[in-house]
Amino acid sequence: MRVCTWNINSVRLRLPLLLRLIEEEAPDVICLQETKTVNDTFPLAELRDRGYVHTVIRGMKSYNGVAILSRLPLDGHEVVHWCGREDCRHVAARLANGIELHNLYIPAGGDIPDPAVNDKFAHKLQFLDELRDWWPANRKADRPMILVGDLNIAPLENDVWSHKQLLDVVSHTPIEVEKLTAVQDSLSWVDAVRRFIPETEKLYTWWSYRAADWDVSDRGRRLDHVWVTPPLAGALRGFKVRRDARGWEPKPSDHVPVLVDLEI
DNA sequence: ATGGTAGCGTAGCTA
Repeated sequence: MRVCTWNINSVRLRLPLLLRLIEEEAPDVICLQETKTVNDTFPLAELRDRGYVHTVIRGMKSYNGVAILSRLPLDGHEVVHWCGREDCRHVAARLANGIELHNLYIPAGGDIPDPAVNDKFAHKLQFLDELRDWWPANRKADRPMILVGDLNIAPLENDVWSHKQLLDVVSHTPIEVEKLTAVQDSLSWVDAVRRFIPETEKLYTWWSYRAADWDVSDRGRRLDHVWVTPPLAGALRGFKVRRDARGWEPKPSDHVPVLVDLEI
């Protein structure tokens, strides 16, 4: 089973790139974030034509939005309203093969890493605390589950281009890393991609639009993640970070697709 | 220390 996660930053604008990804990688399941459209204008027909007939989409106007597009049958879905909001940052689906899949878009958190003066950062920290508490209260680690998405945190030193220079930058501050690690530990989630690439090696999934040349400066961050519960750790067979997609014409997303293969 | 780009939707917010 091949699972893909991608912050597509507008599914309508980048539908051609999504179809290219499908051509080149043929994922069984695609999880998108920042679809940025209400469900009525989600380009479902083009995806159905390519075999993604099992879908769960949660969109809103302009912001956020998540979707699960699957060639494998689904057996129900679930929505959790984090922080008392209905802002389309999470959707879960149970696959007919017994695996539960969670697609998450954690708040970016604004620019100032201080919850006292920045409501967006406070929201991000609360979201993380709620995730940490939700897993052990609602699930057991022996259930086969996959958690993917734009978690908007690069937890490891080599998940960013400069650990020292990003310690004060939202996405890599110690408080965020600590809280994301607590989420991970709350259900013994395994960082699937770091099973393949050692923590000593740089790995990014996002490069800012604001760089003059993202490829040359290479100031990236690993914000997009794939986690699995322990029963699936032994099923991991491979991964891909499609760095080249950051340069896809005419209009690339600032995030690239991350793919993981499991032998089910 | 600052500003740099992008998407939505058509001003200003979010990233």
